[in-house]
Amino acid sequence: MSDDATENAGYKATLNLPLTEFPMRADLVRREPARLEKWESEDLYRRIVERRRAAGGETFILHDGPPFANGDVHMGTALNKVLKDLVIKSRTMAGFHCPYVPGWDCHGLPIEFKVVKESRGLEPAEIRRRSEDYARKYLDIQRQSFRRLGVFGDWENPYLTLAPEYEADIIRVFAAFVEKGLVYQSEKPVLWSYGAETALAEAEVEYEDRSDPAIYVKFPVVTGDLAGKTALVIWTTTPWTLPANLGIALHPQFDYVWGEFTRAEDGRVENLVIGKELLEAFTEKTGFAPSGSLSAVKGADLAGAEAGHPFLDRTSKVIVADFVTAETGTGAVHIAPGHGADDYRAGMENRLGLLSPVDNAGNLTEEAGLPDLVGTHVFDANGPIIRLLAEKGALLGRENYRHSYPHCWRSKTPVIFRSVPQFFIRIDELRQTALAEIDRVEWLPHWGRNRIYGTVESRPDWCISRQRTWGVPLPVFYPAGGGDALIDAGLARRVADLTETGGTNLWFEKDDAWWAEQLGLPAGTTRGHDTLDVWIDSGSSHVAVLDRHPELHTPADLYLEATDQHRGWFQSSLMVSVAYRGAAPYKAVLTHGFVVDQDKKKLSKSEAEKAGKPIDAAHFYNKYGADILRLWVGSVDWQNEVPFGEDLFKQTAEPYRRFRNVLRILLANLHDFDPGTDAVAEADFTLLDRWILERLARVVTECRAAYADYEFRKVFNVLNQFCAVDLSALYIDATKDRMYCDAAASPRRRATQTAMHRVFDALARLLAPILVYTADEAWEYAGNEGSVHLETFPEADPAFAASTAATEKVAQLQRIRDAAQVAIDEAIKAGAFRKRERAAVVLELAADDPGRPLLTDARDDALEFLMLSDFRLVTGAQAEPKVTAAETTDPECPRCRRSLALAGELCPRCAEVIAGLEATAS
RNA sequence: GGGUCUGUAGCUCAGUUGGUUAGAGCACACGCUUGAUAAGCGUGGGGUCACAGGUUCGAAUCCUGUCAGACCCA
Repeated sequence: MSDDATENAGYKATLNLPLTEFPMRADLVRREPARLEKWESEDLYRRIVERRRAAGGETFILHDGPPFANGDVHMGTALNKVLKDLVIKSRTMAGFHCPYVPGWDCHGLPIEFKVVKESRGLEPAEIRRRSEDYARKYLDIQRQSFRRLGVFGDWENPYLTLAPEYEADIIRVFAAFVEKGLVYQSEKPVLWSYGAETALAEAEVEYEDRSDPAIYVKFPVVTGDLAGKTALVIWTTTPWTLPANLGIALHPQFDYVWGEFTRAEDGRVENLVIGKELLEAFTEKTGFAPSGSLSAVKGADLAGAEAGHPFLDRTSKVIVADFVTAETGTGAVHIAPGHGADDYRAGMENRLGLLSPVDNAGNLTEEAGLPDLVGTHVFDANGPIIRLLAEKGALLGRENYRHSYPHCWRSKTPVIFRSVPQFFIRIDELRQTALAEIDRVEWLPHWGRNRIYGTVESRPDWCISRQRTWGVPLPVFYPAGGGDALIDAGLARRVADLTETGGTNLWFEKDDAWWAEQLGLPAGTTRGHDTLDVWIDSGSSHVAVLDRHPELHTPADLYLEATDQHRGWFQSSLMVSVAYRGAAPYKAVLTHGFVVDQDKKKLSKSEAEKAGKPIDAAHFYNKYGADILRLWVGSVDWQNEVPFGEDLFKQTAEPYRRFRNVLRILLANLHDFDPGTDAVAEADFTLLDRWILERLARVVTECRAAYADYEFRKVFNVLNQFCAVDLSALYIDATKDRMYCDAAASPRRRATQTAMHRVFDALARLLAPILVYTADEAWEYAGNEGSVHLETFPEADPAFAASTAATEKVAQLQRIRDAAQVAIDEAIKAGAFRKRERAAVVLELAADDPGRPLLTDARDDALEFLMLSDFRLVTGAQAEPKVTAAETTDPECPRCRRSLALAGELCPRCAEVIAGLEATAS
């Protein structure tokens, strides 16, 4: 080592260099679990809640929508749960008392489906036992993931829809429906999954493309003015529903034409009725072109006639209906009241009767009137039925038709409309109140209001019965010897009371005689075999959870789920609540988009796995850490679809490092600072300190407002900008000299430490809801007692919040600094010297340049900020500063490395510092 | 087909009630820094603000239409 180096190393020991144990490398994957364990052993969640309650904080209830206890936590679930946690934590730090009881939706087809697939032919009680085991296993797995993600809540006492008291409340909700006359039994078409052998709710259906035969079928008119003269033509994509055909619908206002048609290719001649607007399309598809003069007729004029069924010995009534369109087909619509909602309504209005010759498995029954096809699956029956039509001369044309078609979300099989006796809730009785309540709720984003309003406005009666085992029994009974179901609120309540202690397994394990005896029903009474739609389960949570739990209340302050819940939980909860208490169960509803692929394509689990793209939350928190995942959630625009991919995810690691490093350098610069004894008075702050405190006040105000509006992304942007631009690039950089080289207790250094201490404190608190682990870690290293999560958000310091004086001055200095930078860079590029601290510049400023006074009145401060050796001010004519740079002739102070006139070996400041040190040492 | 939403740099996003030359970060290139160092700082290239009209002295911003994508409904 040279003498110089030794000497410099000697001076280095006299500097106040940053010092901290807070590690630069986060090592989150290893450190987070340890901190989590500490929180849990301290029962941190309970302590936070207790503290807020003791402080009299206003209660804010975010009611957890129960995820399905099935499968691992994937990024979509994680997004939802972390968003909820961001709300809870930020509300808590804003002073609210926010108890959070998480829950799970445990019943339902997806679980039963998996259990039944594993082993066939199980007794109902056994299916239920295995389903419960399955649900409990997965809710445990999910619970571990949610905790690992840093989500705080009452994880020891979550609500489960399979808990006996929850089940009892579901049945009581049903009893309330009955009491209000809302429940009825009826046979009408429902969405039926033959794969899962159950009725389905709208929300349990997904649309897939499918190809079906579309056929044109002739129905000869047999009564009325046109009897024997012509035939109606219908178009259908479901030939298998023809055995259930009982009518043909025309639009009353449409014009129809009838007359002779000839097909050129085989010379076949038919006399047909076709909707006028659809004539061309009909000719194109079937080859039949008008070959004589056509007569016109209105749809309404044909009503009341009858047409012969093409292959069964009965007639089909011609009716009119407004839902007939001129878009596809022939303007004449085949009506099978048992196989469609419109068909059913039209059938009821016109007394057509109802046929539904299909069994649970989707096979045709004897009722179809086709002995050869009994037991044939409906989609396999299409071919034979088309052949039959051809044989009978009723088939006029056929094509393959691609369309999007509903499929069962579990078995993935196509859904059919089929009529079976089911139980329903009369929505018309609830609709007006529900719609009025929708407008009393705050919807975020606001367009959510229209989504749910439209759904509620148009939804048909709610089919609440399912032919399944894993669910809450629909508590109705049938008298001995058959007859109508006994739907009775009192009976249902007694079932609920028995369930409260024994669970609904009783329903499946005890026999009819036991139940009849328990309920005082006549011997021979049997119980129903349906279960309730699971949407009743989760839709009752405001009763079973919010009403029951003393810490919670109805209506909840917020429900927060993905946008698909407009037709799911938001709606089922609303309808149940309107029926039960005449009001909405929530004051506000926030919806977020789905997690989608990087190129905004739907992200399905199976496809992602195929492409080798992990979407399990565990993959990410085990590889990058929960705080990175949370920061990603915080940086995302939840209002729309949320694009996700590992690359996008990695991008958030960079801002994370910045936050961590800023916290670290602040800690390191504060290592010898005790706010109790070292903090300076307001008057001692330098311009730069005032500036950063003005900036901080704005940041605090903006972040508090953004948190209150759930705009986490804005919090992220504001804090990231603050750390990158204001702190890292400017404040921390420009104050290095005073921090490292001034005497430790100099007023200037202490002033900056005072400011840095405030910045650190505010930053850690503002980051805490997002970076739960990192903020708490930094908080601990700062020597604070207790977790940062027990604290509240900082308040904007009124002394700086209203002021912009320092901000305006620093903006002037920045403008000059930027101009100097460019000139210095050019000089360095030209080889004049190597580092900017060696630069001596000439600043040519206009006479009235607002930056001038700052340079002249506080020359040393300006030098410090500009990080130059020297500047000379000259007056120029142009508005923009003009700068020329050259190397200074001054020597470099061996201690502080500034270039300036030395007083002996050191610069005057350093000389004084050293003298001071020697004085205290001796 | 109807409804809602989205479209700013290669990527992720800011852009306040319309108002100078549209801003950050990442990535890239080139420098500085060994006293924030598996860090930090600077400079630079890169945008017809999806497209086309319109309102206005002035439009990324307001209006209309087109295109593309997403979701819901049919």
